[in-house]
Amino acid sequence: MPELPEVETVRRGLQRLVVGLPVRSVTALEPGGLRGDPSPLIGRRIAKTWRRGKVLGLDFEDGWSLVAHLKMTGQLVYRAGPAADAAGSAPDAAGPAAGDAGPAADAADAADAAASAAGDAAGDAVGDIAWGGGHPSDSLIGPLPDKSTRVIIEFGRGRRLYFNDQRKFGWLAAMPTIAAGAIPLLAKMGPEPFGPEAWPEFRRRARRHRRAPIKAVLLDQSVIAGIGNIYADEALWAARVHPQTTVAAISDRKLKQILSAAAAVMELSLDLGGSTDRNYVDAEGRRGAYLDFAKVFRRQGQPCPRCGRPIIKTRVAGRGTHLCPRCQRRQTPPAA
DNA sequence: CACTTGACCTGTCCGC
DNA sequence: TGCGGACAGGTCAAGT
Repeated sequence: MPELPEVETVRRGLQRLVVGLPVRSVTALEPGGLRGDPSPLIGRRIAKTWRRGKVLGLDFEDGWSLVAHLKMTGQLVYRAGPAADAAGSAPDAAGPAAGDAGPAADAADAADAAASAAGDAAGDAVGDIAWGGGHPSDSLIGPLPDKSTRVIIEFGRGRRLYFNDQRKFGWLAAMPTIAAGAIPLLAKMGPEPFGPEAWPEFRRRARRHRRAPIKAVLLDQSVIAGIGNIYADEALWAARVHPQTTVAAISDRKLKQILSAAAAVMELSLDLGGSTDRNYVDAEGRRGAYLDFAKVFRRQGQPCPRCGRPIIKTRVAGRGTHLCPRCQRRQTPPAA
């Protein structure tokens, strides 16, 4: 479930790996995964990457862009290996031929992935690179394309970027760069949660929803950018606020605390690599540091790290919600 | 307009 | 062991 830290981690990886590369082809394996006409991207180089909330963008030369939303199960995986399209390539290991998209011999196994994730993306020599970010699943490390693969972007000499999305909620969209800002989600997007300048705008936007539960407001991208279910629960636990509390019942002081907590937990997650990437590959080849930072998310039944009372799972704003029933009361306790 | 609910989709897990 | 169903959750559309 890529949220802001995961998407930022993906962006940083792409910044390192694909900026400067000219696109040779863009192939949608099934309709729906790719919006817009990708043909203007062909032959153009990726000039820069950006992120706004959970939305990711690749800006190409001459004012073209590829915008991406990974939603819950999307991932972007970059592979550079013995090029199937490089004439007379060395004898390859003929891995399991998964898929129909030609001779895909760039399947790296988990060990290779971990070893080369450190990255040796040097100049002309295309070494083996296997990097992936987004939803943690075996598709990050297994042979590609696989059944979750929806779009393949080729850069030539065996370098490919795969857009995988098990549940098909995510999307890529090719468009003029100036059109990206007009995407409704981006046009309405609230402030990024980091830095002191986020607070006044967050307050203004949050206060418009007087009767809504604070959790629903945190999840609203037009109020504050980048927060999803995980970080909403974590921030409210850190600030000791019950997710069901209406905005009107929350003081400015507390509201500011919630924003700070959200920013802090997302920064922590970012430091841990966005809870995906090579962390996923590391520990026993699965689930590495994923969610290790979480104090309440998916920890129902476990003791609250602050008071020891078991974390409970309930439903707020139509979402699975985790909280400590002692630390997070519906009403502010009568002064401490 | 504020607020809530269902739909989208597929893999996984639970109970029978 | 198989099977139905609930659940996962970001965003949008449609509901009250």
